[in-house]
Amino acid sequence: MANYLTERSQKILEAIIEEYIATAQPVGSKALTLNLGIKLSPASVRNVMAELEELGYLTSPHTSAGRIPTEKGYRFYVDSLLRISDLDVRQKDQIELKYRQQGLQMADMLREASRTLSTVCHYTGLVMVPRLKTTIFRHIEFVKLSPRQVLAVFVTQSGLVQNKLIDVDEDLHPRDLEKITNYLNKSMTGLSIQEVRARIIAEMAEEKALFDHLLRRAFVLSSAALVDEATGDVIIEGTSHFLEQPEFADLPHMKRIVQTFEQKSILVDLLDRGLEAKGVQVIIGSETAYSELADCSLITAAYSGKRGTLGTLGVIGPYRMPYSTIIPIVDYTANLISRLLDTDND
Amino acid sequence: MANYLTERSQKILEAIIEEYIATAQPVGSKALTLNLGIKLSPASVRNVMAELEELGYLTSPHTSAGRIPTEKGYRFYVDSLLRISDLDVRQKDQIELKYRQQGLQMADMLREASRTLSTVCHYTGLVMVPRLKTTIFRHIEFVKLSPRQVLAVFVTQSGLVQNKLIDVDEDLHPRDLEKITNYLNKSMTGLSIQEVRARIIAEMAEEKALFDHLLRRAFVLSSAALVDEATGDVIIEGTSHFLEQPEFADLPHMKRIVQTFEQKSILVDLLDRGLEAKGVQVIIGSETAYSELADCSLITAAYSGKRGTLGTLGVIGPYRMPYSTIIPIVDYTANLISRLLDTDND
DNA sequence: GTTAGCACTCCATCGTCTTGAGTGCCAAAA
DNA sequence: TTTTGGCACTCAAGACGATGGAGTGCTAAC
Repeated sequence: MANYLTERSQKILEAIIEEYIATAQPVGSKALTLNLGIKLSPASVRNVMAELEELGYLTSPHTSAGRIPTEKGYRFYVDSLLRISDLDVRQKDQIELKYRQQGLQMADMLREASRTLSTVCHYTGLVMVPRLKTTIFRHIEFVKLSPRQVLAVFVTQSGLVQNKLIDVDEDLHPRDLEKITNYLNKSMTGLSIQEVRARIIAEMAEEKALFDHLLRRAFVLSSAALVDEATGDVIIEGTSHFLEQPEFADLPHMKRIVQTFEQKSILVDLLDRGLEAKGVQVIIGSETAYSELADCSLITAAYSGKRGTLGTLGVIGPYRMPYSTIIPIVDYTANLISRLLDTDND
Repeated sequence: MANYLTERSQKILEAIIEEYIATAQPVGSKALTLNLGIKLSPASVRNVMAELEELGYLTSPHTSAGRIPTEKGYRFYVDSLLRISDLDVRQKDQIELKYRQQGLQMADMLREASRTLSTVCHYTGLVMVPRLKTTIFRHIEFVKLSPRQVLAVFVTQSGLVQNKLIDVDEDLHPRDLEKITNYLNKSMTGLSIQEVRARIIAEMAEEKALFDHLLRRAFVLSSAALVDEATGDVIIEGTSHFLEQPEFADLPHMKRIVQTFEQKSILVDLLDRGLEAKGVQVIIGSETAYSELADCSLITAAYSGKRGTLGTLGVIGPYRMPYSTIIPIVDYTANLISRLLDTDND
């Protein structure tokens, strides 16, 4: 037996996968020859199916059922068989419409992206919020909340607002805080956070000699404010779509998945993987390396601002998923968000 | 037949409800006399049960099953029978522990509250974020994002950060923005938002005469920044607990509920109802007035800061719920949050 | 290499039967 | 008058078995 697939085998594999994606039912040889474009007898198809099963692309739940794709089958399908169609204009409009409203700031936009992905794809939408370190410094502000607590409010170039509570060990005068604020805003605006951090460290070293107490505190404060939280944040929308999937009908299973979402950390990890990749990434089942998501697939794409990649967004669903329609949607959304972040706020 | 309940009837009703809450199974007359503290024969109990059914406190799924409480039954139970025990020390500790960490700002604290409610109660936790209008002005900042866009960042007394994108029709110079910022911070700090708004309107009227262009813009900007979004925000944690409830085993039903959560608006409405109320509120089933939540109960309590009620928090679950343990937890959490908001940040 | 035919497998479905928990009612007991 | 034991009745749930049908693998013919 050949260990590569003839064109005919590929055609049949493709037909099976697409039929299974559409119906969630095991596909039999007869159905293939009748409704789908296979011009062979059921017997011949059966031979090919047996071969595909041997090679690990298909499996059958029991002897008298049809075949269903394995993970390997999906992977081959996504890598080799899938023809990604362009998004039709209507869908583009549907997506773009959501961002038309005025006065959408970045956080709202990302949430909207997640929601739109979810409703358009009928799966769960995911958007990773940009990490602090990938953003550009625009403005910082220190607000004194109590004698020992200062709230740092930090605005990035793209209008994302992050804030952080800082415990201080001396009672700073509001006037001093103002001075610090002014100094930082004057000298740091437009730099990336990494540059800002580097600069702070450099100037602090220098500062040792000069010993300007106030300036010193400015640096301490701002470096505290700009510490990157290790854990990124994910915006999840449309968890309820999972409840539509027949493969997750049993509650304990379902529950494990929803809990995984609530924890977020696993999703952060998975989305992080798409950060360096170009274009759309597909992670199928066990490729996630998390048993909780063994029968889920993620489709992700990175979005970027003026200065490179900011984060990733995508969709998660069962691994029986209409990849050919979802992939372009995710791709288009990522590009759209990138475009919006680029033209806005300059 | 009496239309009030004898003490014996009440005892039996109570026993049935508590048994049903514990097991989710219809309760029969035999079980009551055997395991629970009813010292009567099954036959007598049956008489009472028939009576309770006639009065609308109980119902039976079919003739040969036991009885289950109706909504009216639960309502009577909550109003008249329930003895709310104090929270035991261990649980208090378990809750309080979560807030021990340093540097928790308000938003984090509210999220933590929702999460803790969820894990301690094994239901879904809800926390309503304070409305802008109930908070006290501490600091405002305008950051120019583009020639026509200004980001207003607004910090409340308790350290909650809200931000809003404002479209402006003239290109403001950063120096002007700074002046505006300074002016507002000097004159408005410590006032409630309502006072701030009143003051702005008053000064704007006066301003017409004086016509200081800059000041005028300050007022326009800040009133735009302080417009209260009509829709409050709710922090929902632990949706997955819903999947544990046997009464929501069928997926379409479950899905409707989860979708209701995702929409949030209904939850906002329900939580709003608890704003003026003192102490813990229980909303059972159809009392929610939303058919989607016809078999859910909410237990809510208001939390407050230095100057009155800020918002509400609570728990939502099936209406078969151990009210006697949940109510004190919600109560305690609301008080705890109030205390933390009060002593912090002064 | 392809196809028709055929025996075989096994799940899903349906009706039947049984079981048992629980009820309502009545008459006897307290 | 209230309580209780007894008894016939009801009905869901589970077990069992038969049936049907979709699908397979294999073999022999085309």
